[in-house]
Amino acid sequence: MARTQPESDTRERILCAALKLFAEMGYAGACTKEIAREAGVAEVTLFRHFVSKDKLLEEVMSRFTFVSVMPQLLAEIAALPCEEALTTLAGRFIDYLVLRKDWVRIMQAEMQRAPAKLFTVYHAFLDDLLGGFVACFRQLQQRGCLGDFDLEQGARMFHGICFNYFNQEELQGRKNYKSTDRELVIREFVRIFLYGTCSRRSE
Amino acid sequence: MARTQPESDTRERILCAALKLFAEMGYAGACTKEIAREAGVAEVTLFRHFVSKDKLLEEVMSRFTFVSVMPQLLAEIAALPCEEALTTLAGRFIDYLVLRKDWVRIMQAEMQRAPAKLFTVYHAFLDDLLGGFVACFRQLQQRGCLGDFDLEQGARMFHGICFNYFNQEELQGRKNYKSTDRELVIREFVRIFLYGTCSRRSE
DNA sequence: TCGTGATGTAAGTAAGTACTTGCAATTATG
DNA sequence: CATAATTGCAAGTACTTACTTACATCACGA
Repeated sequence: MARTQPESDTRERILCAALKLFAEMGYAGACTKEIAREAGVAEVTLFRHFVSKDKLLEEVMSRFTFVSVMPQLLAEIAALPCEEALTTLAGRFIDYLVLRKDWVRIMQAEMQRAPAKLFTVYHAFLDDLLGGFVACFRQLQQRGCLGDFDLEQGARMFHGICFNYFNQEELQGRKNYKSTDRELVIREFVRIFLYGTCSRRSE
Repeated sequence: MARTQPESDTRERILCAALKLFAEMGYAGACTKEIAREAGVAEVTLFRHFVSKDKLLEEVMSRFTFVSVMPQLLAEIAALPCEEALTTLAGRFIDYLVLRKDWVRIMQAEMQRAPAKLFTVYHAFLDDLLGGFVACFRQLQQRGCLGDFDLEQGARMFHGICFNYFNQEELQGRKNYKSTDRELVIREFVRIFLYGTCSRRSE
């Protein structure tokens, strides 16, 4: 049957299904028959919208590419006391990663053998994240509530802890293996980070 | 031709080839013909040694399973000054991960759809790492050169930074995208960590 | 010299996968 | 009402993959 929905609805459903199954089973492990089934369409319909499976992957990664959340986070923490600003930053960043879990997972799995383009997109994504943390720390320094330290290294450290938390809990399923108190983890590392960066140049 | 080498040599070569290609292409993406070619054997030989492709994966993950390096690291840092102990700990831990890069990559990719056994093995591996860091920090506390802080959270923080460094530089290929001064990264995060944990209970 | 163990070559089976073609059905639109 | 757009169904092609069978070859030990 036809015209029960705009063509674009069908494309969106196929893209969402592909995102999900490429993330769960990998590119090679996700067959087009399964993707079509997950999208609720016939396999032949998938090939009416996308020239090939390779093209489908390309379009999935373009369609769901990251949009920088860092400017928004910068605005969110602007009026908060320092420690609360950092805990909020960490929490919202982890939330952002959780929303993009499938994209990140596909990127990590397929980037190696994908065209150089995906590789570059992923590392631009990481650059954006690190740059965003640098901007946040600079703002906090200017308010006088962060010490004088190497912002690049501090950003890398902060990002590393958050991303690894996300990686283990969400991508590696550690939350299904052993429960973790997310608030405690964030609170403690933020405190160590604050103390560690506040007293940096005093010697 | 035959008997040019012991049977066990052939098995080892197949297991090494499988480790490499499962890591590079994923389980579904690495076909048995390619694995055999990489091992320098005929495909039929692969199936003389391993009942099936699934069994091959199981044996790869058993054969190359992690051996805890944490007791050795504990011994290594025992006689070092605190800051040097922590930088050495971080460096040696990253080296250990780099050596097991293929195993970690396969685990991260295949654990989701693999039997629960792989899932448990991987998280036991993470437990071992975290426990090892806790033991190291406790030793340093007992020597009086680390502050009084939540060892579990500190271990998670320390591990997170190192593992994420490894993940990005080695697994995600960031070292091929932008060069990173590993010594600077380690030195700076250890200093922030030291300052952060030394002044924890003083308030 | 012969038997054994281990592997290679060649050819194959069964199933799965990416993708295509032809025709039918339904709905929206002019 | 006719047409166009979109999708489903069915059947298919070409190729790939996991795995098997039969026979040949070679090294080694008794």
